[in-house]
This record gives sequence, C-alpha cells and structure tokens, in this order.
Amino acid sequence: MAAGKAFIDDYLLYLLARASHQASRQFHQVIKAQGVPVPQWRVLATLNDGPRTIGDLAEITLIQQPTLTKLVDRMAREGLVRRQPHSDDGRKVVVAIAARGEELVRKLLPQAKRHETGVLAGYDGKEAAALKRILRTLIARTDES
Amino acid sequence: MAAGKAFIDDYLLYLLARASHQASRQFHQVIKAQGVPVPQWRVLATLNDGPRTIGDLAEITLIQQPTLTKLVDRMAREGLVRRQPHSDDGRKVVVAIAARGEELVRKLLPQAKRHETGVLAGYDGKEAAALKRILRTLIARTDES
DNA sequence: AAAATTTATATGAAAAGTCATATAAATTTC
DNA sequence: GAAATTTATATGACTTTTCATATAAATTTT
Repeated sequence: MAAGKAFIDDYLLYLLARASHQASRQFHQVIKAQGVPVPQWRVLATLNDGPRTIGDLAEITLIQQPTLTKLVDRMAREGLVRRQPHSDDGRKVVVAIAARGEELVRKLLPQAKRHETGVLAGYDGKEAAALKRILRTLIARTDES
Repeated sequence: MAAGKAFIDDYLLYLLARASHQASRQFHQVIKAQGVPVPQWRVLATLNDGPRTIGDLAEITLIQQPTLTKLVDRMAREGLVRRQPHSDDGRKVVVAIAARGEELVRKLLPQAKRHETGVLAGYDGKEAAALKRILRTLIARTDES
C-alpha cells in the first residue's frame, strides 16, 4: 500500500491512457451529441483519405476485426460507407466512404481540427511539435516488433 | 481525399490513441493470457495503493461508473475485491482489494514494471523523462477544465 | 495440379459496456 | 426543520464487443 507515490501515477501506460482519454473527452462528447459514436467517427475520418480493406481499416482504427466487420455492417445500413469487392483478391473486402458519410465528415472534420488547435493552444509551436514527434517515436518503436 | 498526408497521421488525438494502444498491446496480451481482463488489472493496480470509492475508482481507471459498478460486482464474486461501507457518507461505497486480488497484483506488478522498462529501453533517461513530463502536462491541461 | 496451409472476412453465442433512470443518502434552501 | 435539490451508486433494457471458429479465397508444398 502507498508508502509514497501510487504506482500508476508514474506508470507510462497509465499516463498514455489518461492523456489520450482526457485529450479526447471533450471532442468525443461533441460528436456523440451529434449522434456519432466514436468508432464511427474513426472509420469515417480514415476512409475520408481513401478506401481501405477491412483488415487495414481495423489496424488503422485500432478496432478488432470482428468488431469492425459488424460496425461496417451498421454503417453500410445507414449509408455512411459501402463495401466493394477487391479487384484481385477475392478474400478482401474494400470499404469506401459513401454519400452520407462524406457529409458527416465535412461537418466533423473542421470541428476535430478546431478541437486539436484548442488542446495544443497552451503549448508553443516547439513543444507541440515535440509532443507529436515523441509520440511518433513511441509508435514506431512499439510497432509490432 | 488524400492529396498529401492523411488527416489522421498528424492528428494529435490519433497519435495519442495509437501510442497508448501500441505501447500497451504486448502487456495486455500477457495479462489476458493469465486470465486477467485489462479493466480488472486497472482496478487492481489502483486499489493496490489503497481503497477507493466507486466514483474515485471510476475516475482513476477511466471507466464509466455503471460499467465499473458491474465490474466490481464480478470482481467481488471472484474474491478479488470487496465492498465496504463508507464511514461518514452512506451514499458512498468503498472498494478495497481482497486476498486473491493481492495475490494477482503481486504476480502482475513486476511484469508491468518489466514491460515498462522494455518500452522505455530505447530512450535515454532524458527522453524518457521528457515523455512522461509532456504527458503529465497534457493531462493537467485537459483535466476537466 | 491436388492437397495442405495460410490469409481475409464473417458469424454466433456469450460477455461487457452504455444510456437513462431509479434509489437512497446528504446538502441546501426557504 | 421540512421540502427541494444535489450527489453517489445501482439497475434494467438495449447495444456493442469479444472469443472462438466457420467460410472461402489465395498461396505453398509435394
């Protein structure tokens, strides 16, 4: 039991989880208030840069494959995305953003950018760049080695 | 659609989510292989530093209150934690670690520390400290303002 | 080129999480 | 100090996620 500091207060994985959670909280509330669940936003923001296979999309959005398959089902039913056959691999399924999805992204993307600006407002440009750089380093270093 | 870089590749919230996810992945696999779901590990690691009310525990573990109440139910049934009445507020419920929970923490905590050391291995001490400092700053800055 | 293996996605049953709200104890207001 | 309000946790109906595995297409082996 806590002689000095609590374990988690200095535990990297906790600092990362907490930083991610808190930094996102406000924006997540904003999009949920507009009826968009966070995982759907992630899928839409990803597909806005081009179609992806189910597998790639799962990897990028940090969602497990079976979960994503079902999420895509729902989103397709709502006209947010559509499935396409893959040109030269019959196992793959390509997911592309659809009309209603594009509308949503058009509305949400500026809000995301504004929110990010707000979060980074307290930092000077140097520190902000350092933050992103250090995160990218960590990501590269822990990339499925 | 992707003229240059994809939006998410430079989006702070995504870098944070991805860094957190990837940095944790290995360790999470390790504990799950030992039959411990991630949320239970978080609760145990927190309670190892002392008992907490349901509300505080939810806040610290980043779990929503109704979700946590049910998680505590399950963990209490397994003898990992126990509920206690709060001394001077009848609304509050204090959760404390129990015998089987302590055993588990004794086993997992060293693994967590070892894993953290591994993740930070690539950094020199200065960079590692900078990483934690910058995360703490972000946490403080986004702390429910 | 058939058989065996690997890879990509889907599916079904069970578990966990979410949202709105109920319950009950404390605090504040009048 | 009674009524109204606020705060802390629990609960129930519903949705989503998870785990294991099925299905089917590609690739490798022999």
